[in-house]
Amino acid sequence: MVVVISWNVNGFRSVLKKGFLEWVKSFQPDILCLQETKLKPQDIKEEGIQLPEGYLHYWAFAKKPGYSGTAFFSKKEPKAIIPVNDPVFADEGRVQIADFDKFILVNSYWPNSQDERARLPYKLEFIDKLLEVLNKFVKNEKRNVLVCGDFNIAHTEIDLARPKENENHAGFYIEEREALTKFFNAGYVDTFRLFCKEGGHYTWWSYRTKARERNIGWRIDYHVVNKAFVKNVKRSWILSDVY
DNA sequence: TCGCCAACACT
DNA sequence: CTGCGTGCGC
DNA sequence: AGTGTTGCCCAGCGCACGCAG
Repeated sequence: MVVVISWNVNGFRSVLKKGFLEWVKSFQPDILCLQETKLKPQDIKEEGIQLPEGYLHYWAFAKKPGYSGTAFFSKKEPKAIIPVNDPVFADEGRVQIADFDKFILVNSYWPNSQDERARLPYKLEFIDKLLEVLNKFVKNEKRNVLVCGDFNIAHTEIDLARPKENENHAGFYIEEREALTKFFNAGYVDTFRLFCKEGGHYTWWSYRTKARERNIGWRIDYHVVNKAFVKNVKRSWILSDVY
């Protein structure tokens, strides 16, 4: 059994101050995928950043300092790290791909569409290209894939507490929701929904008005596998006591 | 983003 | 070197 | 009169950077 965790940390330095290492030590995931690390390459090199014991670590950085970025920690060494060169993925350190033999891991931080749909075209291009990459693995090479991360999209009305009020807000624009539908229809399965059909389960809450306490949130983080791999998924859940 | 409110449409 | 104000992104 | 929709506006955090001391 392999436990894969996905976590948008909103600043790796920040979570280090909030007990991140202690949490990893007690929870012991096999693979831990992070998004929004907000680190620069020299932060790692210069040994100023503490890392969890017993894990190998892999990083992707945005060109812009203090912005975006992904990382994953793994107890076992992947068979290969697959290079991610397309600027759509690489310029902002949004995608990492690793071959774990039993499956291909894709750690991803999908773009925010922003107000007025400013980055929606970029996001739609990102999704299209990600789908191409996945199809290459799944259809051409007959591999299994696990795509996890912060998709910055609530898919349907039950995936956020205030669907009507947010129809014209980033994360719930109809275009991005439809893009995610297309993604799922292409043969990729939202594993959380295999186990839970009810609304009210969220992965992100606004800082405003103590939204988390009242569970006024959005489900924008996902673990997705190709259809053939579904039979290997034992569980998919949200760690609602992690902050 | 959320919550509140004002303006408005519909019945 | 440290702390603070400002700006940006979410 | 009651219901629902739309528009408006609003918090707080993390990090970079420039500057003061």
